[in-house]
Amino acid sequence: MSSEPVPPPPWRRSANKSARPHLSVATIVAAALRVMDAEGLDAVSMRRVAQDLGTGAASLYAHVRNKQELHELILEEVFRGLEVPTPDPRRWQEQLKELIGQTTRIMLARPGTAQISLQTMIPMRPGTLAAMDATLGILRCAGIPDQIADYAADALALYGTAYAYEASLWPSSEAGQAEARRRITEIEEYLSTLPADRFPHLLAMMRRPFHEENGSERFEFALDIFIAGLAKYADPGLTE
Amino acid sequence: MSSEPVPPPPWRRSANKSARPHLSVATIVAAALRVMDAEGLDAVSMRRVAQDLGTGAASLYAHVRNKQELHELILEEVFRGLEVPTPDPRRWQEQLKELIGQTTRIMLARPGTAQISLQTMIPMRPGTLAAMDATLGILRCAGIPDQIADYAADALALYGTAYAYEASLWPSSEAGQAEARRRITEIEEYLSTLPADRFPHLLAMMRRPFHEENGSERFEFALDIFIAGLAKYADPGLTE
DNA sequence: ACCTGAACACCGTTCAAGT
DNA sequence: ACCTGAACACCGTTCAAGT
Repeated sequence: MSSEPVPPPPWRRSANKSARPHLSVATIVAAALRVMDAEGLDAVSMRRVAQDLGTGAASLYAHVRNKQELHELILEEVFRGLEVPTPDPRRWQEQLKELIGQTTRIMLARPGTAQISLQTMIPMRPGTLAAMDATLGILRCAGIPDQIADYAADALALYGTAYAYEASLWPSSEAGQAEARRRITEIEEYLSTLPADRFPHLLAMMRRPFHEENGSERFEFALDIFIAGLAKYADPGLTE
Repeated sequence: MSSEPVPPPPWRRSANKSARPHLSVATIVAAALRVMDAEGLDAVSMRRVAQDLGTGAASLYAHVRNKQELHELILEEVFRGLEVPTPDPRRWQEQLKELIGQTTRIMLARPGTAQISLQTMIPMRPGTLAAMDATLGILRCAGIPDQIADYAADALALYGTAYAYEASLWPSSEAGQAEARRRITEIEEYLSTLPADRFPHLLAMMRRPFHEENGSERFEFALDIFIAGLAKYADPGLTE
């Protein structure tokens, strides 16, 4: 009457193996993306991802340095879909707008990636480097001096990322959106309570329909303004 | 031979009371700011702040709804120091630059506040509302139409905040900075390993001294470009 | 080389109980 | 009304032990 646990028969063992493939960076990133898409970036913890793979958190550390690296690998995976144009100096403004717009759309489509991008001080992987290289390419091709191109590419990437991050904070659930609208009403009531000269301009703005514009109007406007300001550094000989 | 614990004598009790004043929103926020300045925003947890006040985390919930609200109260406290100008239409560009610069400097001086600001989707407290109202004031005073002023104020605040956030990621410890430099060298080596046509523009940029500019040059440049692009919406009759 | 369970030192928030 | 300890359901990361 031994009380030792019965070991599983060998065919069970191999069945398990084929049902859940070996851990690898690829399977881990895939699981992390699944978790992020379903439950948001906050849920992409080492423990939660490991759970999705039927193992413990410690097992992931053989393939990934830490959580920050796992998040960066998600960003890289998402940016693989980026399509970069061949620079045409006469169309630099449209190309720039389209490229920054595309990176922003990619991040908006996967809420969570904008936050990773913002947290990743130094981009170190091909996907994100490709986006930066392409932006620089368009600017330099238009004859914009390197120093200016460098600063402009940095500012454009930062603004696009911050815009996507802010947009991705907007709750996706019906309940969350109702709560957000409630908070906006709350502050409108608060503003109209105050003496009229406390925040006169916010008050004046409130009389226009609040937050009613088309989703990307804000973003496009800011981009247009910045590109207009940038245009004076382009070389008219190249851009006609 | 009783084993009951001896109660503290009454004068000890009152000595304790004066040494650690009653909890209040003000004392909690002050403690939170102390923790943030000393150990960064990540350390500003309910438990850590409560510990600093000699109590348990649960006690804070009588004064503060949750951690997010505590963070917002830190932001509010920090923005109390903001000085807003009286708009002068002929100096709107300088005033705008100075105001956005000031908000950004405030956030840079207290690493952690930029992250809170970015996470606080809807600003709901006097300090942050004052900054937005002042920005709108300068723009409207220059004759910029309300819709444009709204978008521009939004973009300027977002860029300033994102810039401060990115800057605040830069490690403050000597060891952290060395590590960051090591990572930059790593990616430079990686780039020069690749075929020259993979990231040609990043490679070209690398030959210029990397990250060597004055701290706020990038920021000022982006602001100037945006304001230049904005200028065409100002009313020349007002701004001369 | 790869994987594991257990442990360590943390989280935010709730709740019944006390004053 | 305010405060408390304990509990619940989580974290990231390390490490000795297994295969």
